[in-house]
Parts: sequence; structure tokens; C-alpha cells
Amino acid sequence: MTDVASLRSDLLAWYDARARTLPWRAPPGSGVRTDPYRVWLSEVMLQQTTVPHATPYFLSFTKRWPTVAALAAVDDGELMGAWAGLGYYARARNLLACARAVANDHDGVFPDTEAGLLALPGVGAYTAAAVAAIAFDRPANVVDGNVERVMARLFAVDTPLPGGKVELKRLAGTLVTDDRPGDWAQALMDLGATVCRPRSPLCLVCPVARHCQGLASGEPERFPVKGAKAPRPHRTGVAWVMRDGQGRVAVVRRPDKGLLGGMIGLPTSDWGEGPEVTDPVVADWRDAGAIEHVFTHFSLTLQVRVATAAAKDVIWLEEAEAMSALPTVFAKALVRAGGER
DNA sequence: CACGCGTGGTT
DNA sequence: TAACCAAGCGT
Repeated sequence: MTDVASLRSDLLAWYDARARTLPWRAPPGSGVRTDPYRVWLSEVMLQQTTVPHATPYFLSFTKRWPTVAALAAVDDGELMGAWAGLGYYARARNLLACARAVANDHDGVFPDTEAGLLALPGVGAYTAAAVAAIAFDRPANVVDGNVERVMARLFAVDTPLPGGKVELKRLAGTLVTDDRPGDWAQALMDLGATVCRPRSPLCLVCPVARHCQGLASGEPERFPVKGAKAPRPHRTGVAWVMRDGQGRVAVVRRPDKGLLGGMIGLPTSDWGEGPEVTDPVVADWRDAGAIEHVFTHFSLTLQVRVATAAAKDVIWLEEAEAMSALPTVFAKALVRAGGER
């Protein structure tokens, strides 16, 4: 009996009993609707980011900035520093732009429709649907990587990703109704995260196993089918740690666009060129070894060179302050140079 | 529409 | 350990 109604009631009953407790989530059936600001903030932080990694950032952000108006008033640099370590820094720039748009153009109130949310910076199809469903109880089709995987298995979809996304989204849409849309979206994502996992799915305890064509096929883990991925190139470069001898270190502000855009960084050579690199100023440079770092689309070996030196066109920061505000790749280099994150 | 864009945990 | 993976978005 794989009709929509029984599939829905099976999964919602499981969610009522087994929903994860998360700092941004109201318990199912509590009648409490989470503040749209918190739903939005959590959704942006969770884009391509695990719950354990995002959680401490969510807690510190909501403590420092309890409302969207408070967030909108923050300095750019302060916000980027607070985001350091969370990755995908365009999210932080868009987060601030979005908060300011809500504060200035919407009287501090989040739009309560999917279309209105979609118009905000950093809010795409997924986040608009998620906020509409979870914060405003709109029957939106919320499709993230979890939901794609659950649909691919439930309906044994053979079309490889990413081409198959259109079909998976259509299938997810057939299950959305006016009844408890926020809980439905979160139930699907919880199922994907804890039971219908990418590897070793727990089909024996799955509340919708009886509806699952992937399980019936005998190879549920085969879904979703994925296309070939491009190989990841390797690059090399040099990072210079310049100290002033009084506890400060030189950093630069990176351009707003591109890799680590808008963040502070250590002065570096270009990445990908040969090993011959000229040190930026005459000083007592010594080699502190190298660090390895893996970005989404390339890996990097960064040689770390250290000196006490003076330089122009840099910002001198207390070392502890720099350490906390630097993206991880540069924090690693600074640790290699003898600092502590 | 394919690509650029971080990081850390798991296998 | 190299590969894979995570509540995507903008261009």
C-alpha cells in the first residue's frame, strides 16, 4: 500500500517520536513555530555544512545578535571574523546583505512567502522553501541532498545526478500537502540524515521501508546514481608570516570576490606556479615547513616562511585576534609558524 | 548549466 | 589514506 497518505502518516508518526532535538528546532506537535530569523540563520549555516560544525556558530551568533536587526547593524569585518572556520564565505557576505535587506526594505520582518524569500541575497530554491515551510507553515517543496537521496531510493530512480535532480524534485513535490508542511520537510531531512544515510542505510528500522522501491530492488544503497566527478588538481604556494616583534602579525584583506573573498588572509604568492618565489621584503626569512589543505576544487601545499619584518600595505593584528579571524587554511599556516588557534 | 566556492568527520 | 560526503548559492 504505497499511497501518498500512508507514506506520509508513517513518516510523520516516526518524526513525532524520533525527531532530533536541535537548537533551531521546535519539537513536533509543540505548536511552537520557530522565529523566522533563527530558521533562516540555521538554514544558511547548514548549507553544505554538517550539524555538529554549524551548531556552535549558530549558538554564538544568536547570542551575540538575537534579532535580524541586531545582525544587520554589525560591521562587515566583525561578521566575517565571526564566520571564520565555517567555510563558503560568500554565505557570510550574503547573510549580512540579506539581514540588511530585511531590516531596511521589509521593516525588519522576513517575507512569509517562498517567492518573497527567494528574492533575498543568499536565499536560493532550497532555503526559500525551507524557511517558508518551517517558519511559516507554507506547503513548499523542500529539496536538499537528503531529500534527493530519499526520493531516489523510495522510487528507485536510475537517472544519474545531477541530471536526475529535476525528476527527484518532481517526485518530492507529489508528497507535499497542506498538512504539517514544516514537519514534513524536517521529517524527510531527519530520515535522510539518520536512517536513509548515504552509506549503510538502516533499512531495518526505516519507517517507510514498506514503501521503498529501492529496498525492494535489493540494492537500496545503489541510489542515488551519480555521474563521474572531475579529478581535483593540486597547487602549491608560499605564505609569509611577518611579525613585528611585539606580538602582532601582518594580514591582508582579500578581494570581496573569489576564493576566501572578503576574509583576511596571510600574504601569499600566487598558487599553482613553480617553486621559485621571491620573498616580499628583505628580512631574515626562515622556513617553517608546509601545510596541506583541501578546497572543494583543488588541494594546496602552502610553504610557510617566517620573519620579523616591516612591510607596507598590510594590517597588523594581535596574533590571537588574527588566529581566530583567519580562514582555516591560514590558521593552519600560522600554527605551523608557531602560533596556537 | 557547469563551475567556483571551505571545512572537518567518516570510511 | 584517499575518497567521499554535508540542510546550496551565484554566476
